[in-house]
Amino acid sequence: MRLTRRQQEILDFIHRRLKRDGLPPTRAEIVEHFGFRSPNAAQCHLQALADRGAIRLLAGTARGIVPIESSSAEQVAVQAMRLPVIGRVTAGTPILAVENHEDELAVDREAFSPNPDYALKVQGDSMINAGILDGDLLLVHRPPQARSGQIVVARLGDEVTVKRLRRRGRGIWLEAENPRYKTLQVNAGSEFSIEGLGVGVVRKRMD
Amino acid sequence: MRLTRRQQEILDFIHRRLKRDGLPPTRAEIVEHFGFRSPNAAQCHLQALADRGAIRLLAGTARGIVPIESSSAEQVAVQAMRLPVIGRVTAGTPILAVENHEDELAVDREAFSPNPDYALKVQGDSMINAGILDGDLLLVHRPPQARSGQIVVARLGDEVTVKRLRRRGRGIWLEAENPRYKTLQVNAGSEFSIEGLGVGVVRKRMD
DNA sequence: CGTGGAACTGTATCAAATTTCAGTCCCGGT
DNA sequence: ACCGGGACTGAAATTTGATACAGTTCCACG
Repeated sequence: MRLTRRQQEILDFIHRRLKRDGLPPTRAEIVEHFGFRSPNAAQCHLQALADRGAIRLLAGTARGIVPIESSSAEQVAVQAMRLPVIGRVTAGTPILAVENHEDELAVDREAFSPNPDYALKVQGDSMINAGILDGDLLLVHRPPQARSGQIVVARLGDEVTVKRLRRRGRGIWLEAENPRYKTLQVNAGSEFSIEGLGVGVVRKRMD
Repeated sequence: MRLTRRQQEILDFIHRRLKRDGLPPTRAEIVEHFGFRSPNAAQCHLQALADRGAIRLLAGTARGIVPIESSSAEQVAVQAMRLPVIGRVTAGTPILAVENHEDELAVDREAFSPNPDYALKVQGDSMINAGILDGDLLLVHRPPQARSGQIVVARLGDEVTVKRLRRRGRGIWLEAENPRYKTLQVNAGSEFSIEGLGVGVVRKRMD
């Protein structure tokens, strides 16, 4: 079960406090930070986070909030790594082939979850309603465990595109986030693969 | 000043609990573990450890025991490019005031032009057509030389907002990039200032 | 011998923190 | 139109936890 936006904010806050103070926050501290007026607001969110498996709550324990490590996610020093930026993908080459590297981008991989492995320069406005514009860098996580509804980098024959993945039953669809583009269904037998999962966006210029 | 044998045992116990539970122990838990019969036994040891600089005690705070990293070569790695992340801006405070710092973000400042000075967590969807969504981090350059048509962080009284700046002749307008919001004109005499220029966007999660 | 520090016991008190109950409000889906 | 979930308000009960004060025991040291 996914977290709501608000729940994610609460979880982020818990992580920040843990990093800053070395202690999980109390309900009252959550209340203060978010401007709630009742400790129960915090309590409900924590309960929801616990129900969804994002944290463990120790009953009757002051500050008994223990975030659950989602995957490997060991926290070392924050490494700002240089990710390869992939622009045009030459037909017939693996996406990470050297000839596709166009640039490099220094980002904090740990700031994203799951951690990105490369950045893909998005061409076209087919994902405009997801807030992904032409020229944006989509940060991509490679091991492609993608669920329905997530934004993925997909390969169809020689074409590499960014789309929203939809699974229903046995079928797979690739949805654009722009009414001017049509959803395309992936038929079995077509040369199709999911190359990665979108985990973040970096836009280097505004206009 | 060196620690006594007993004090070292207490310190070790604190470390083990932190690793095992993710939380520092309470006085009562120390008492239980060592078989004391009075919470004051634990309290005295903690006070001694604090006096010797081995831990920091947060007064009046449940589990407020924070071991002090003696030296540990961890933090050496990065630096250089951590921008403060500003979330909710408390009314009446300068935007970069410490109480507004919510997090930090490691980015390559040089990748943006002009270089960003901080990141502002965008609230609301008023800039959705500019590809800036709720929760996005807007990278902001402080010296606010903004031309018409650029995206700026503006302050109107106590409110801090992200809008597109329009100058025409002597007039100044702040345009939302969302038809559901209306453009607002800045009248001379209103408490208005441009706090910075948007130079980039970082989105840390997709949904 | 006596003094002082370390290591406790025992008792209290009060603030910090958890937890529960009873609601309201809004929104999206059936 | 109704329902349920998410996101809260408000009040209150109860437990947890920190901390202060007054002692005791033991041992090392001058």
